[in-house]
Amino acid sequence: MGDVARYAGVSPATVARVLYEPEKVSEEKRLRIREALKATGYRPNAAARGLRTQKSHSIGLLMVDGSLNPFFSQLSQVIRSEAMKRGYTVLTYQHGMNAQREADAVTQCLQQQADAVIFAYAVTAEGMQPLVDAGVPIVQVEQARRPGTDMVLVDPATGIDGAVRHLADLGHRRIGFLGADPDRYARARHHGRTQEEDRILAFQGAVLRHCASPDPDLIRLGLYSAPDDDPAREGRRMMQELLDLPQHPTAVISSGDILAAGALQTLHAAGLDVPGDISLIGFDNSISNLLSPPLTSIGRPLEEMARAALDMALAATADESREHRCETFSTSLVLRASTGRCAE
Amino acid sequence: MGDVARYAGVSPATVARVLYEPEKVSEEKRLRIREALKATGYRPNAAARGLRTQKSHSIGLLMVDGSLNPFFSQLSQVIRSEAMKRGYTVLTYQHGMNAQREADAVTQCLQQQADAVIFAYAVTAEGMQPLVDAGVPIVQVEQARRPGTDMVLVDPATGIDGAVRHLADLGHRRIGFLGADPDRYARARHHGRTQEEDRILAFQGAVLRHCASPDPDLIRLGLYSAPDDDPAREGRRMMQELLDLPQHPTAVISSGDILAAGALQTLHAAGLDVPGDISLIGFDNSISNLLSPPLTSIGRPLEEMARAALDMALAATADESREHRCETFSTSLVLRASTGRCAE
DNA sequence: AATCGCTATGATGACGTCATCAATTGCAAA
DNA sequence: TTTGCAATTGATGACGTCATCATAGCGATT
Repeated sequence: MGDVARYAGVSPATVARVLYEPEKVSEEKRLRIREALKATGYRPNAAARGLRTQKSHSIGLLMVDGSLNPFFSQLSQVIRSEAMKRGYTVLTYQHGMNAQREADAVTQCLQQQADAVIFAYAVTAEGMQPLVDAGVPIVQVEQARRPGTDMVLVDPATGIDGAVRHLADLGHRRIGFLGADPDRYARARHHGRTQEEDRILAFQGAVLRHCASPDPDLIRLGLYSAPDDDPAREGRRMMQELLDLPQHPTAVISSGDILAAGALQTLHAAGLDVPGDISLIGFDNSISNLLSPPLTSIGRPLEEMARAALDMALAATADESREHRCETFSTSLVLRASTGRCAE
Repeated sequence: MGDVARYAGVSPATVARVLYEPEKVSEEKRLRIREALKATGYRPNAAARGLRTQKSHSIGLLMVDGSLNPFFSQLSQVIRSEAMKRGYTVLTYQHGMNAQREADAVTQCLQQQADAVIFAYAVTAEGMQPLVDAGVPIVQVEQARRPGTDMVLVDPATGIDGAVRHLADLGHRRIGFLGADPDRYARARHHGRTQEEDRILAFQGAVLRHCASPDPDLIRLGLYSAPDDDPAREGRRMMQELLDLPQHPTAVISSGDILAAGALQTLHAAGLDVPGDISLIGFDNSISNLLSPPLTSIGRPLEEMARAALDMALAATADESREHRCETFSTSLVLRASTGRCAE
C-alpha cells in the first residue's frame, strides 16, 4: 500500500480511503489512486488487515469426513463456493469423529483467528468450549448438541413420511428400515433427540399412519458406513439380516445412500431384482444417481442448508449481540427407479 | 504474549525465545514462562506471526470439483489431514473448470499469503501466472500443464496394462474402452501429453500386446462426468454405443468410476449380468466398492500422492532455490467382483 | 586488576493495514 | 475582515509477533 501511495503521490491513509470509503476522496485523487492500484498490482495483505481489524475474513469448517457420507463432502463444497462469492475463505478440517483431531482443528481455527466456525457434526460438546471462551460464533449443522449457538437443523420426518406413503401407495405393507444406532453416535447429546432417533421415530410413526403394521424385527441398526475400506459392509449386513427373516420385507428404507449401496449389493447377490422383487429407498440423495438402478432417495436441501449456515456465521460475525437463530429444513422424496409395485 | 510476559515477570522477547529456542533461556525462567503460557491459555496469533515472518503456515489447494470425480474429494481430504499433522492449514478452493473462479481463488491465495499452492487440476496455465510473479511455489498434481513447477504425476499405463492382461487371461479378446475426450479437456496443454491421451495410448498398447486386436470402434470418448445433476449419463451413453455395435465387447475398461457407474446402469437395464455376461473395470478405485457388483478398478496411490504433493509444497516453501522435482506414481489393478471368464 | 568473550535478557522496531486524530484548505456566513 | 464549519488530506500509532541489536552479568584469561 505504501508503494501505491508513493506512486500516486498521496498518503497511505488516502489509499485506504479509496478502498473503503471512496466517496470521501476527491474525484481527482480517487482516479489517480485507482490507476496506481492497478499499475502496482496491489493486493491487500489479509494477515495485516486481520491484525488491524480483528477480522480475518475466514471461517472454520469442521466436519466429520467425506468417507462417512458423501453428503458432507458436497455440503463443504457448497459452503466453500458460497463463501468465496462473499470474499470469505474457508478453513476446512475433518476430524473423522476423533476428539483429539477435533481439538486440534479448534486450536487451529483460534490461531488463524477464524471469524466463526461451522460444525457439520461435532464430536463432543466440550470440544467447542475454547471457541465459546474466545467469543467465536458457532453454527451447528444437522445437530443440536450444544445450546446457545446458531443451528441449521433438518427434519427427517417429512421425507420419511413421504417415502413410507409412496411405498404404501405401491402396495407395500412390510417395510424394512436400515438405520444408524443412536447408541453408537452422538453419545454426548445435550439437547433433544439425535438425528438417529428422529429418523427411527419418524419411520415408526409413518408406518403406523400408512401401513398399520409396526414390526421391530424390520428395523436394523448399525453404522452409517463401515470404518474400514469397505464402507458398504454395514448395509450388506443389515440387508442380509432382513432377508434372513421368515418373511422378508418387500421394501426397505435406508438411512443413508451408503447403507443403500450395501443393501443393493446384497440384493443383487441374492438374485433379487430392484425394484421388481423388492423396493429400496436411500437417504441424502448423494450417490443415488450413481447406483443401479438409480435410487429413489430422501433428499436434504444441500444448497439452502449451506447458505443458511454461512448466513448465520457471517451475521454472527457482524453483530455480536444478535440472538441465536435456529432454522429447520424439511426433507423430501426424490423419485428415481428403485421403487415399484409390491410383488405380493 | 504481552500477558504471558507480564505474568511471568519477563520481557516478551524471552517468552518468544522459550517458544522457539528454549535452550537459550535459563531453566528457571523457562519453567516459569511455560507455566505462564498454560495459565494464560496463550495461543499464538497466526496473522501477526505471518505478518512478521512472511510465512502464513497455510497452503492453498485448488481443485476441480468433487462432483467431477470423488477421487479429488478424497485427495483433498488426505492433503488436509496430512497438513494438519504438520501444523499447516489448507485453504481449499474448487473451480469446477471455470477460469474466472480459478482466478478468484488464486487471488485469495495471494491475499491470504499462502506459502505454496497445490493444483489438483488447473484450468489454464495462465491462471498460475500471478503466483509465479509473486514467487509462490506451485505443485501440480496429475498434470504437467506448466513447466517450472513441482509435479506429482501418475502413470496410467501400469494399471491399464494390468487390467488388459487380467481380462486377456480370462479369455477376453474384444475389450472396450470408455474414456475422456482429450479435445474436451486440458486444451491449453503445454508439456507432453495429457492424462487423457496417455490413458488411450496405454490402452491401445496393452491391447496390442495382450489381445492383438485393436479396434477403434471399441473406444468411446466423452466427459468424465456429465455437467448436470446426472453425472453417470456419459457412462450410460458410451456403454450403450458399445452395446449397439454388431459385436459388442465382452469386457470394458472405463477411465473413471463414475463412467463405470453409468456403464453398469446401462448393462443392468439391458439385462446383462456383470461379470457373467460382460466384465467391467473402473478407474480411480473411488466409489468402486459402493457399486454392485463391487468394481475391479485401476487405483491411484491416493495417500502417497497427497503426501508427495505436500512434501514438495513445504520443501519449496522452506528452500527457495531448490530445484523442481517431478515424482511419478504408478497405477495398479485392484481386483473385486466385476470381472470374470469370457462367456464366448 | 584489567580485558576478553560468552551467556542471558531486555529494548526496539518493523511487518502492512486501518482507525483516529490533527492539520489544512476553501467557502460561506456574520 | 473575521469567524465558523465542512470537506479533504496527512500524520501517527497500534494490532501481536519476532528478529535484531544493545546491555548487563559473570567467569576465564592474561
